[in-house]
Formats: sequence, C-alpha cells, structure tokens
Amino acid sequence: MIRLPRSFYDRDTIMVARELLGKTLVHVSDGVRRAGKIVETEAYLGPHDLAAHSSRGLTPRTKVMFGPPGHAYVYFIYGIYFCMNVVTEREGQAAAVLLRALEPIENVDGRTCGPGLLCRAMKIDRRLNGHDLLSDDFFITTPGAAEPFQTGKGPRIGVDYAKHWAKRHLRFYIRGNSCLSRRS
DNA sequence: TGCACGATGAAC
DNA sequence: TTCATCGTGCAC
Repeated sequence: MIRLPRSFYDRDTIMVARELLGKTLVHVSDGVRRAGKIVETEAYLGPHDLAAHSSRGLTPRTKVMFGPPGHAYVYFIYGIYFCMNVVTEREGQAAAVLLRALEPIENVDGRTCGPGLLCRAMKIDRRLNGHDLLSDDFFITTPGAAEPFQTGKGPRIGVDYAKHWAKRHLRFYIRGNSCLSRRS
C-alpha cells in the first residue's frame, strides 16, 4: 500500500485539505488495522488565521504545528475528545488540516462523523501527537478503486470567535455524503 | 497559582 | 439550550 509522500503535505494547505477527500486513513494498533475514507476536512492556514491554534504562537501544545509537514497534530478538547490534524507546508509554517469525518472501511467500531468521534473510533489519542504519517502504523493512502465525487465547501465549524476568518470557506467535504456536520 | 473557555457530542 | 470534563494559555 502506497503511503502519501512527504511532498503531498508540503504544499498549500487548502490544496491539501481538498485533496485529502477520498483518501484512506490507516492506523494499526494492538495488532488491529483500522481504516476509513476521509469525507470532511478543514484547513487552518497558520498564525495569521485567527481560528488556528497556532495563532497563539509557538507553545508546548502547538509545537507540532510549527514542525515539518506530514506529521499528526492530535489535541485534547473539552476534557473529553481528541481531534486529529495533518501538519502541512514547510517547517515553520504552522498550518494544518483537521480531519472532521470518515466513512468506515475496515475494523472501525462506532461512529466516525465528527473530529472527536473519528479519533475515538480509530483509537487515536495523545500518544499519536507528533507521529510521522509516513510510518508503517499510521498513514494516509490513495485507495485502489476510487469512486468519483464532487466536493463542497463552507465555513469552518465552531470558530465563530475568529472574526472574519470564521466566514471563509475553509471546510471541504464530499458532496452528498451522509456523514457531514449538522451545524453550518 | 487561579481561572475562563474550547477546531465536541449528546441529551433535553 | 445545556452540560460533561480537563488541559491550555493568559491574567494576576
């Protein structure tokens, strides 16, 4: 199975967010291989993007976002959930793509619609923060037989505090997919 | 050292 | 609309 190369992530974040749609996220843990099709993403463009965690600057929490592309930025939110991002662009550019929803493919138990549920079902937690996505146990790949689809876009979810950045269409999804966020 | 709140999800 | 639940970041 061919993993996406580093160069895929080392590009414009919006482009990466759009092209991650339809790709397959794979995580192997405890000898179990889990996989899901990415159907919804959000782009967080960097420190100037007021909705991005990196807009607070380089902190212990956001360190991974400032690092090299192709790594996972996993953070804990609301005392309950984890959310997973893919770090994009060259080192020093603190940008990332949030994975918001998957479609189950293999060994996924529980729902995968929403960033918190997605991580729970894929067994993704803080141990995977900073993990290289070109490793053997955690990576993204292009499916063999990909069905064609149309993409849609809209404002990001839950970032109303980000002033004009909240209005920008930086959320992308596979149009018509049953697994999309309620709010909008 | 303390405290307000969040890139959520589920219940009411 | 409210609440669970706790780490993070910033005020003091």
